[in-house]
Amino acid sequence: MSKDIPDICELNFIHQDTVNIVRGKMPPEKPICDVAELFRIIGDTTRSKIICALRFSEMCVCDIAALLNMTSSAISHQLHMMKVAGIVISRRNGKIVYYRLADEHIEQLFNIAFEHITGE
Amino acid sequence: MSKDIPDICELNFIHQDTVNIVRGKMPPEKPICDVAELFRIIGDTTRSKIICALRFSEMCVCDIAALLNMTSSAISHQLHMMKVAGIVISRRNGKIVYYRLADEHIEQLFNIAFEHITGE
DNA sequence: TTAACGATTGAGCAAATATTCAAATGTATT
DNA sequence: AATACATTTGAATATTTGCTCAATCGTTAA
Repeated sequence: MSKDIPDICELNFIHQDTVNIVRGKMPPEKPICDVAELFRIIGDTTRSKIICALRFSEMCVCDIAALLNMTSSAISHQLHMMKVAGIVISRRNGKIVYYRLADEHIEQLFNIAFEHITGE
Repeated sequence: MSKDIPDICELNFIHQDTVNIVRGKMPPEKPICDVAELFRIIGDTTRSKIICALRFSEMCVCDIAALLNMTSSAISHQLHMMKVAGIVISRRNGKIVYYRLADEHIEQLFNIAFEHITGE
């Protein structure tokens, strides 16, 4: 019989008690992953620019494309991703689709982030 | 003589005035990219878990590795990235390096993000 | 000095991602 | 019906990225 292969988590425990306490307080896996996904989506230069623009006015796809000097296709891809993630919502008026921020949480996140990078 | 190749930004203007107004209000490129970079870094499952853990206690590399069932190398890589970004800070005590969150902005970001995904 | 060990670092690989390109929708106008 | 046009969609590509592995660094204790 071979010896049991040790779990990776048993190899190097320095503060077993701290690990156990924190493990007990940690949120479940799912909400942490959802939060990470939210940050991942707004954590892109193009999408951050789109969000910054939508803070001032709802805009249609080609206006955002013109503002950022990019193709409508690229913008549409990013807007779709943000819509699925619940970051933006859209309304159609004829041929034109207008996008705006879904709720005030997104603005709050950017306000805090700007504070962070400017050092308060 | 061939005709001028039109700029991409001149192709499809629907609301020229809106674009101009928003362009005038938009923050400069640099801070937007910095904010996007901050979100990009916390927008990863592993790094979000690390941050969630550090909300409850400062921890050393191998304790975080044990908590998340990952290698110390992987955790150290992520901590380095977060340290450069000003998200965590560290102190050394002998062989052990303890990490903690750099400031309260990071916690605020996560609080708001959790609100967002739970719908208030 | 040597050994032990927590932490760091760099190279390399597999997986994820943003944009481009081409084609297809959906709506309004002629 | 047919055209025009804003938008969407899917596939393909180039780039980015997270982890592993191995080697090294920094500190402590024998």
